[in-house]
Amino acid sequence: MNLSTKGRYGLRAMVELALHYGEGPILLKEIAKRQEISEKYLEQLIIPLKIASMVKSTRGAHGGYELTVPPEQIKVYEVIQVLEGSLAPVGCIDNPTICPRSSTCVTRDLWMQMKQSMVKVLNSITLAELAEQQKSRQRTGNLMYHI
Amino acid sequence: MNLSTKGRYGLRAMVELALHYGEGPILLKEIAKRQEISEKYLEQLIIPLKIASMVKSTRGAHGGYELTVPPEQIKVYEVIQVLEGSLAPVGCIDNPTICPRSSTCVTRDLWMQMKQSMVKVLNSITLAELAEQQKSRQRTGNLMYHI
DNA sequence: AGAATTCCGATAGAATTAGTAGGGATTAGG
DNA sequence: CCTAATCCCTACTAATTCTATCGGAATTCT
Repeated sequence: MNLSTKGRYGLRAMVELALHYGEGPILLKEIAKRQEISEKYLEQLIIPLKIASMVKSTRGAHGGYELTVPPEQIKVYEVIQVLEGSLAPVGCIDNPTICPRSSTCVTRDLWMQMKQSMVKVLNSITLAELAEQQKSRQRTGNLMYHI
Repeated sequence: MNLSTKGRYGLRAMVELALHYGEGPILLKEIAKRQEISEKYLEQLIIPLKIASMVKSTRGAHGGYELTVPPEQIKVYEVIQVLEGSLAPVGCIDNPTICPRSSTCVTRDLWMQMKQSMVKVLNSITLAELAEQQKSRQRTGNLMYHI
């Protein structure tokens, strides 16, 4: 039951983009550095986000990436779905025909509930809220440091 | 975010044991057959359940497996935990020291909420309830069949 | 032209998954 | 005591997924 680095790194990159929304394109290099992710790897992770039109890119010098819509309008669930695919813990949730037991399987009901509960959590928060939390923690961190 | 066959098959085997609780040892071969799981594979899956003292075995002829406590007392979460380990979607939930960002990472909070919501679902149901559901479905199935 | 970036395709080592195979140990029943 | 049935134990392995790395092509700004 592990989230892969795609989802984890990808979401962190999106938070970074949310933090700088409205400032024009942000360098992938910068995101990678601030979030301690391999730049080359991040290059790949961002592709599905582009395809899903959640971010747009500017090529060439002074290029970079930015969100296509305000972070208030992006639920974390959407990001995770793009990066990880469905949160269904078993295949028969999204595609019942792969298992002949689907219609009568009692454990399947449970996995469905699990999926729904995860979706609910990730749907309850937006990128903007995550970014806001991070800003607030950075302030606290700096404050603590100075004391 | 996939549950492995360990958790899926193992839980199904436990439901089967719950259905026959009090009838003495049940053959692994029977469980495997009814749940359509390779017997040899199931042999391995049941080991951790034995170690956790959720099932006990009787060796030799007329041997088999049975639950050590009534299915009413076994929450599905306990079974899954034994079979799959923690439901934490990322390692830093159970072991914050593996990532230096743990104390300030905003996404970590989210993964923790995800874990908690999954645990809540699986803690809300016992093996007895699952078994009861299955019995009821089998009845319905048979009924439908005769019409 | 030259530097900075994103974009693209290939490759690859490591880990995990999902089993299979073969035989050893133990027990019930005849 | 013999035999069949059953759980127990240890290896092995093929396939898949994960987690990247590498090299260079295409594009854009100055």
